[in-house]
Parts: sequence; C-alpha cells; structure tokens
Amino acid sequence: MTRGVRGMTQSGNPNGQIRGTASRREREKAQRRDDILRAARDVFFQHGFHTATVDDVAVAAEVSKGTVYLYFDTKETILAHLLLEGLDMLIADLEAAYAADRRFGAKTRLRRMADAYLHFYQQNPEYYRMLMAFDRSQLQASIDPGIYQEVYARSLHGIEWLERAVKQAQEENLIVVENTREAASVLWAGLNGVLVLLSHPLRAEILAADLESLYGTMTEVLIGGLGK
Amino acid sequence: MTRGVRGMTQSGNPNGQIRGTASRREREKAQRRDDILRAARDVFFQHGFHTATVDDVAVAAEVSKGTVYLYFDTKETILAHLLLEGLDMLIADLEAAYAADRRFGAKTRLRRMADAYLHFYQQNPEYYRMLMAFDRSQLQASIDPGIYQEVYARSLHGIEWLERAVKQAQEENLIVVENTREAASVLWAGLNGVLVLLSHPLRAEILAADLESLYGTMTEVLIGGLGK
Amino acid sequence: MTRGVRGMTQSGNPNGQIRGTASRREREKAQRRDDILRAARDVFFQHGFHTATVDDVAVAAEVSKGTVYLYFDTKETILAHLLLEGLDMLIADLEAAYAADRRFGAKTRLRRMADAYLHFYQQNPEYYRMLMAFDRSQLQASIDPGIYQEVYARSLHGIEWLERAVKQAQEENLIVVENTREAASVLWAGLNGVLVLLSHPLRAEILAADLESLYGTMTEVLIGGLGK
Amino acid sequence: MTRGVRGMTQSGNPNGQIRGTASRREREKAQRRDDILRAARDVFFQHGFHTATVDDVAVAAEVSKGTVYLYFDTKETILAHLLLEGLDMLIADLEAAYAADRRFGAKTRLRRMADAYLHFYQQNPEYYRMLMAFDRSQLQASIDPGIYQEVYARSLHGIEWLERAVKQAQEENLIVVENTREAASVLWAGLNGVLVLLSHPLRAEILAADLESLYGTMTEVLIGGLGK
DNA sequence: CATGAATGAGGATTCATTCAT
DNA sequence: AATGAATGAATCCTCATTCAT
Repeated sequence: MTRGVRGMTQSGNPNGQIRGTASRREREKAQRRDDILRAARDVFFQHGFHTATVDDVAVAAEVSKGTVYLYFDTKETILAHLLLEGLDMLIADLEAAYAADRRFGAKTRLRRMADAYLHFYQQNPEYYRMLMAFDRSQLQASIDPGIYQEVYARSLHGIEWLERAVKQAQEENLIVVENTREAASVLWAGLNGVLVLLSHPLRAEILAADLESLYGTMTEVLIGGLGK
Repeated sequence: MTRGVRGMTQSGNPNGQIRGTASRREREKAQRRDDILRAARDVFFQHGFHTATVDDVAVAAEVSKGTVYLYFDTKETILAHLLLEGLDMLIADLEAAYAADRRFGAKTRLRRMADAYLHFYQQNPEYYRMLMAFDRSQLQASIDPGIYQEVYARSLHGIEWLERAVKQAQEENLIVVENTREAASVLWAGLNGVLVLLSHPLRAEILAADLESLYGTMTEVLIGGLGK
Repeated sequence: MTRGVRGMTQSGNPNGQIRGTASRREREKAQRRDDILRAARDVFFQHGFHTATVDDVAVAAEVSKGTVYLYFDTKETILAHLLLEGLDMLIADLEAAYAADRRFGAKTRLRRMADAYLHFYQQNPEYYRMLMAFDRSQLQASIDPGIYQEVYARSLHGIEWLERAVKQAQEENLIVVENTREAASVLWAGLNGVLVLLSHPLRAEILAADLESLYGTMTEVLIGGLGK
Repeated sequence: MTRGVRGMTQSGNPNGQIRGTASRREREKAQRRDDILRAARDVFFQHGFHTATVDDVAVAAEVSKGTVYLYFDTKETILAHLLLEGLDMLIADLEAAYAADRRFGAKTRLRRMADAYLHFYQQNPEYYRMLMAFDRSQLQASIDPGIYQEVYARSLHGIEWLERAVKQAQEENLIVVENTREAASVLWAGLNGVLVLLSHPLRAEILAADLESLYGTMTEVLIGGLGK
C-alpha cells in the first residue's frame, strides 16, 4: 500500500557484481514509472482526471494495466505524484528566479518570481491546472498520508520563496507590512487570480483579456500597491 | 425536454375553483423543483459533483429517482441550474452594492462591490465553489445549449457591474486606464484570487491567513494600485 | 384488467332521455379510443414496438398518458388491438376479393385474393409488419386471454378464405390435392414469403428484386405448380 | 474495440514453454468467447432478444457481466456475431448441398439445397429465428459497421449459391427465366415462406400442417412451377 | 516483474404503470 | 372521465482494482 512513494531505492548497493544488473533494473524501473507518469499527465489533462481511465493511462504508457498498479496504488496516487512533480518544477523555477546567489534588489526579485510563475503556467498548463483543481478531500481519502504530507510540505515551500522576497523588500524599506506571510499571500493570490480566471475557458472568453497584459498589470498593481 | 414549470396556468381562467387547483399544483411543482435543487446543492457540495449520485440527490430531496429526472434532464442540468441560481444571487448582490439609485463615489462603489463579493462567498460557499470549479467542457457537452448560454450571459453580467464602477472611477479621475474591462478584470482577478486560495482547504492551511484581513488588504492594494 | 376489450357498449339503451347524452359520450369515447389506436399504429411503426414508449403514443394521440391506460390495460394490449384491426382489414379485403356473391372461376378467385394480399401489404405496411413480427409469447403473457383468442380466431379466418378458393379449384378439377388446408397453406406461405423477404430492408437490398414482379411470378408459379 | 481473439501468438516464438502458455491462453479466450456466444444464443432464444438481459447472458455463461463486455462491445454485437455464426453454418450447408465437386443435375442440386435449408431450420431453430427476426435498423445503429457489412455480405452469399443452381437449370434447359436472381429469389421466398409460417407458434397452430409435408410440397411446386 | 483477463459494485437513465386530484 | 406527477424496478454499460500465470 505504501508502495508508490518508496522512491528510488537508496543507492549504495555494496555488491559490485550485482550492482550492474540491479542498477540497470533500477534505471529501467524508474523509466517505467516515469513513462506512466508522463502518460498520466497527458491523459489526465486531455480527458480530465475523472473522465480519464486507468486503461487510458496504461495504453498511453504502453504498459499493461496491471503494471500501472505495480507502480501506483490507486488512480489518485498517480495524480498525487503528478502534483509532486509539478510542485517540484514550480519550486525550482521560483528558486531560480529568486537567485539567492546573485545580488538582486527586492523589486527585481519579486518581478522575476512573478514572471517565473507566469512562465510555469505557460509552459506547463497541465500541471498548473492539476495543482489548482485537485480535490483535497478526495485525494486525502485515497492516497497514502505520507504523500499527502509531501504535497502539503511542497506547497508550503512555494509560498516561502515568495515570502523571502517580501522580507527583503521589507528590509529595503520598499514596503511596510506587519505580516510578511500575508503580504506574500496577497501577491500569490493576485497573480494566481489572473491565471485562474484565464485558465478557465468560459471566464477567459468573458474577460477577453490578453493574459500577458493582464498579468503584467496585476504585477505592477501589486508591487505598487503593497509599496508604501 | 422536461421543463417542469412550463405552462403557467392558462390566464383568463374563468373558473375560480379550478384556477385554485391549477395554481396550487403549480406551486407544488415549483416547490418540488426547488426541493430537488436544494438537495442537489447540499449533496453536490458535500460529496463533490462527480462523487455524488443522482440517487443521493433523490434521497436528500425525499423523492424517487424518477422524479428527479422529471424535473431535470441530466445530472449536469441540475448543476447548471444551481450555477444559474448562484449567478443570480451574486449579480443581485453586486447590483445592490453598486446601488445605481444612490449617489456614491467610485471608490465607495468599488469597496461596496468588493465587500459584496466577499459576503457572497461567506454566505454561499457552496455556490461559490460550484461557480469556480465546474468543468466547462463537460457541462457544455451534457446540457441544453440554451442553458449554457444563460450561464455564459450571466457570468458576463457580473463583470459588467464591476466595469461600471471602474468607468465611474475613470470619470472621477481616480484612475487612468486604457481599458476599463481590463481594469475590472484585474479587480476581479485579485479579489477572486484571495477567495480561490482560501476556499481550498490545503491552501488555506498553508497561508494560515485570516480571510477578511487578506481580502481587505487585497481590496486596498488593488484600489490603491490601480489609482494613478 | 379485462377493460380494454369490453368493446362498444351494446346499444339498445332503453332510456331515451339519457340516450342522447350517453350516446354522445359513447361516440366521444370511441373516438378517443380510435385516436389512441391510430397514434399507436404510427408510433409503433416508426419506432418499433419495443422502442416506442407509451408516452410517445400519448403525445401522438394528444391525450395524457393516464388516458391511454384508461382505454388499454397494457402496452401489449394496444398492440393486440392493432393486430385485430389489421386482421379485420385483411379479412375484409380477402372476402371482397373472393366475392362470394359473384360468379368467378377458381383461378380468378385465387389471383384476386393474391392481389388483395399484395395490396393489403402495400396499403398497410405497418399492419403487415406488426402481424408478421409480433412475439407470440410476449403478447400472450401480457394481454387478456380473450383478446389473444380473438387474434387467433381471426388469423384462422384469413386462411379459411383462401382454402375456400382452393376447394373450388379442386371442384373445378384445376388442382388435385389431398388436403385443401395444406394447399392453401402453400399458397399463403409462398405469397407471404415474398412479402417477408422484401419487407426486410437488408434482405430486400440483397434480392434487389422488384416486389410486384417477384410477387407476380410467385403467384403464377404457385397456381401453376399446384395445378395438375 | 475489444476484440478478444486479436493477436494470434507472435509467430516464431523460440520458447516452447512460453508458446505453450500463450496458446493455451488463447484457447481459453476463444473458449470463453464461445461460452458467452453459446449462452447468449440460448438466452436470446428463450427470452427474446429484447427481453433478455446481458446479466442473463452472463449468468448463463457463468461469467461476470464485465466479462461479457470484455468480449463484446454491446448487446447488439453479441447478436450480430450469432447472426454471423448462423449464416456461416447455413452457407456451409448450402455449399455442401450444392456439392460443386460432384456431378449433379440441376434439379437434384435444387432439391438438395432445399433439403439443406430445411435441415438447417430443424437443427438450428434458434439461429433461424434470429436470422429472420433481427431488426436491421437497431442492429445497424449499435454495432461496428464492419460487422454489419459482414452480415450483409454473408446474407448475399446464401442467395448466390441458390442462384448458381438456377443457372445450371437454365443451362440444362429445365427452366427458362430472364433473371436468374429473381428465380432464385422466388425459390428462397417460397421455401422460406413455409419456414416463417411454421416457426411462428400461432401461425403453426392455425395451419396445423406438417412441416416436412408442406415444405416438400412447396419444393415440388416451385421446381415444377419454375420449369417451363 | 509484467501481463491482461476477470470481477462486480455501482451509476445514469428510462419507462410501464399507478393514483390522487 | 381525464390528467400528469410520481414511482422504482430494471437495464446497459463502465472502470478501478485484483490475481493467477
């Protein structure tokens, strides 16, 4: 039952002879797993999580249905791992945008991170939609609690990078807020709000707005508005 | 095809006795319909639209499954009518907040409308969630095109009220924007962004923010940020 | 349960006063009944008995579904009455073709009857199909035994007219058979065989034959073949 | 979509052990499929296609309902495959009766084929009934077009064997007809007409005729009647 | 490990029939 | 007599999951 998350077997296999074989096997296993995840991403995105069937995933991954269940305990577990993947990518993007190893002003950092979020959305609309649309209760009910914790933890991670930039802005006296987490939340809410509206076909039609323009305006409004 | 409230007692019925019967029947029918809608709202909210079954709805409404289908053609049609209800309530709230018949400054109007949206969310979290979460394509595929058009038309209505206030702000020289629809979109996106994040249990947990405080901050940031 | 067949109330109502009213009512009732039967014929023919719904019949007859059940106990009972109607028409046609009151040779009579059968098929394809396709066991199971007996009795009637002509042919020494019922059966089987094949779309396509030509050939073959 | 026997063990499999397993699996699959078809034949015959449920078939075949759908896409598809089976049997019988590899006179051939048809009916009354009673439009609407084409093609095949014998009769100057297809149609119509009447319980009762006697008479009448 | 056949619990929807008014 | 709302059993079909090989 706790199968899915066991991750890549910790390396450090002491047996040289077997290592060759074992690691090949492991590579193959990891590859399979990845194939399935990749297929699931496409299938879930195209048909929607509920409409998509595990069979669809298996066919797309070119494995048997049984094999899917060899790597993932439930359909929801697959989704959870996709969420984890998406979060990882997003966090990596945000981290890179923050660029701790370089000297950037807070405003630059905030703009870079806002841009990174937009790019993540544009590059990975499937992941973005999954991250926004997944049903917490259903997920929590059908996956290993450990994985759910992971989703939670990584979600937290994202907001923390943003908060870091807000803190810097505070230190640079660009903005004055009592609660940096709240300020970061406002930023996220605003930017995400644009993406949420435009990622929904009906609402996008109603607004008839250009994503990049709207997002840019929002970015400036938020940075400007939070500023003193 | 089955419409339920079709009809309206043939007007000009000369027979008081019969009219009474007919109108009572109609009242009862409308009542039934409402019972089902009410039940569906609760059931869909509790179990989620996909997980909920028409049987659940029937049981909650204390009618037979067949009766549900007497009033609504498909499960999705029920959802569509709930969406229409929700939109009607929201639009009424926005209209009341705009208060065309009173002399309000643009800023006041914008704040009143922002408040109205928040209150709508707080009073009708189920409707809000439904409105945000429904799947356009699935809905469009299984309901009468006319009803879908209604959903679309009313969604448009909401943003238009907001735009009206933005135009007034423009006239009052409070803000200077090229595109009032875009400005209204930014407002909606920002406010809605807060609600979206906090209406999702996992994200609400992560942010650990107070809804009213966050929403209030967002309101001021947006109004301030859009202002010249 | 034995409602449907009670037929037209035997006339001879002794009460003159009431007779006017009652007979109008009766006429109206008969009319209603006929409307329903007419509607059912069309609907059953268009959709097929199984696919057609009682609702379809009610709508076509412009009465409520309840009214349909006021006149007929079950859906199958409606079918049975249509069968009776069809048989009545067919028998009347055969009787007219036989023309007992006129002096026809046996061969002429046989040809006239064969023609009559073809015309019946061409004029009333719905009735013909119903008569050929109804499922005995299902019918017997869901209708009043009396009505079933009627269907049986009238079916018998049809073959008897044919047999009468065969007997005449026997008397005229045109044919020599041991069993006139069997000879009549051969006639019916042959003629009906043509109609059966051509009334089925797929088989009609395969044969690509002209109905009248095929039927004519069959008539001559049978009359010729039976003749000594 | 689900085909079942798709595949055929990849040829050239070098591993005897595995080949054994694979082919056993395939034999088992074919067996299952056959079990279901056999069960369906019985169930459809006993209850009638419309009244019979897929559940009935599953129970009779001693498999689960899901398994039935693993082998056949729809209820109608099952019927279509039964039709194909029936047609195959019938055509094989006709072909054998024609006996192309032997020297038979045309009359003998025609009689042999007539006998074969009768025997087919007697040996496989269920198949015969299915072949005569299936509803073209409903079938066409719910099965794979390819299968429908097959049904059509094989139906054509049957009449062609008959036509071949008619052509021979033409060549032998036994009969003189303009259109051999029409002559074959008359033969089929006549013989089939007997079977149609006697395969229907109510009509069989009415005729009270002995099948073999009636059929024999018909055969002679047709062969005699078509002859010059 | 991998396979894919088998399962069977639902789920949405239909429709003949009933019955209160 | 007529209505038409209500019923609920029945039906086809789906699909996540298991398991023997």
